Amino acid sequence: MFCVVIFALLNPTPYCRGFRSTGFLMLDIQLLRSQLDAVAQRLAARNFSLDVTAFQSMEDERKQLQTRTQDLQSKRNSLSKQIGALRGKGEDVSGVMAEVAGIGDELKASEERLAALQIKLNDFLSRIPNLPCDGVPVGKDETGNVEVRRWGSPREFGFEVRDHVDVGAALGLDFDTGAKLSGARFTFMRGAVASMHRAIAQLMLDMQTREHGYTECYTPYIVNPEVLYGTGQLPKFAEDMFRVERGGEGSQTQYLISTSEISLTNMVRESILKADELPLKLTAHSPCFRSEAGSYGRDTRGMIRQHQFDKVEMVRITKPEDSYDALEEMVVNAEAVLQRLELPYRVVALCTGDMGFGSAKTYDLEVWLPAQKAYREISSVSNCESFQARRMQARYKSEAGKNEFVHTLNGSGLAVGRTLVAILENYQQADGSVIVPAALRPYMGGIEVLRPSA
RNA sequence: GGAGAGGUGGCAGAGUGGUCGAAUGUACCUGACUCGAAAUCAGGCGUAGGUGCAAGCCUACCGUGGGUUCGAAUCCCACCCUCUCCGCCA
Repeated sequence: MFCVVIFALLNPTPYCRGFRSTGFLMLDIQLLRSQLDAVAQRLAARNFSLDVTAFQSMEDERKQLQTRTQDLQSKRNSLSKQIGALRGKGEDVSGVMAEVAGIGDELKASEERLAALQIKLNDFLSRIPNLPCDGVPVGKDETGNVEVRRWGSPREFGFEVRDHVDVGAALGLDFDTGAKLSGARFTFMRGAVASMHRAIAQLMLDMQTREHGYTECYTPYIVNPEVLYGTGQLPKFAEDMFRVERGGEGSQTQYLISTSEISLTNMVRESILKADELPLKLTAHSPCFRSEAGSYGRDTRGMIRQHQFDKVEMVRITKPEDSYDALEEMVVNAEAVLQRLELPYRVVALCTGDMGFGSAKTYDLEVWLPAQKAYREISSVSNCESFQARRMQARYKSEAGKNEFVHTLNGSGLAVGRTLVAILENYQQADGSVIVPAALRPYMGGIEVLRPSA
């Protein structure tokens, strides 16, 4: 509804500019060629059925076409050189000219067929999700997720618990104005709630930078399509994005970021890093824009699921051998925020069927929402291994002097809007006021309680 | 928005149709000399793909995309980006 995908259809691989070969895929093409059935089997665990026959036939054709094309190119090159040499000596070239002319048509046709096939092959490959890491629980959907640990225990309320919509209404949380300006799933905040929203983001950013060693970043919120290709939003998930165009005509379509994972991770696209530059630990507070296509009717009440929300994001770029340690650390980095805010939560290992497109292993953090009597996602931390790095062409020069793909990880640390929701619900009092968590008070001029204004 | 300059290997910088994947300098690596280092000398040093057991051979890449040509870093067109000046603007 928001972002109908005509883009990918009209223009199969615009984000592939600069990459001519099949070498820039999501999965290692060599792996696919050599262990096709095994790969298909692992992908099946995440509900993706790989069309093995289609791939095989495209590969066979590619191989044959490429060999033939390069053969003809080689022939043309050597004949052309002969022409130059003969001309230099003032000799007759008409014989060679005739010979090379004979190659022309076939070469051109062959090149065109190969180019078309490469586009088709790339498009096919770019829609294949990452392979799940060994040890990820196998499961069809979220019911297959596995709880890893819990922290804190839900508070006992001596009164009827209200949800954040009701609690927030008197504190400046205004869905009507949001809807008036922009439609459903937009929120307008004023006063105490707006202030707390900012305080939450500040606290998170300060913790990630000062306590956990991340470098603070400020990034563009509008990015080019190839950037989204790099992190895996395109080509498959265009309908989840907001597209923007500049005033005036003829401008390239760009996209609003749906998470600053996109802009942070792509910082290293198309580059070869030095080994001693790694790991990179980046963080940013940014708005996120999501069309939420396909989620009609889900979480319609309140600000759980919004078209625009803020998030403090963590990204790490690591050497391959370090990425799984980094993943565990990032989960701890995210947990630290919930602990500081004294919000009960649990850590869940996502099963194969519930993981995101680019992830090899994901942990979700779920915060307790008393009004829903449920744990709800507030952070998601993923190791994408080399999946995004391949798409971005992000490499580093290893100690052995070889260029290898880096590993990329991302995680929310945390989602600001949902944290606000959790605070309003968990810290509410019978009189409609909300206690300000101690950790936020320095960011709110020392205020201890938010009281309904009218 | 207007006018101009420019985008070539890690960096600097040649190259305006024919052995140019690209001179030269510099950085880096290896070796020689040295007790060691510096200096000097010799050699090496881009990325990706195809093919082959391998040595190797082949193909593509000089901002991006297209065109002209037997042949393009070099000529033509479009676009992107950078810099300088003017205008506008938070």
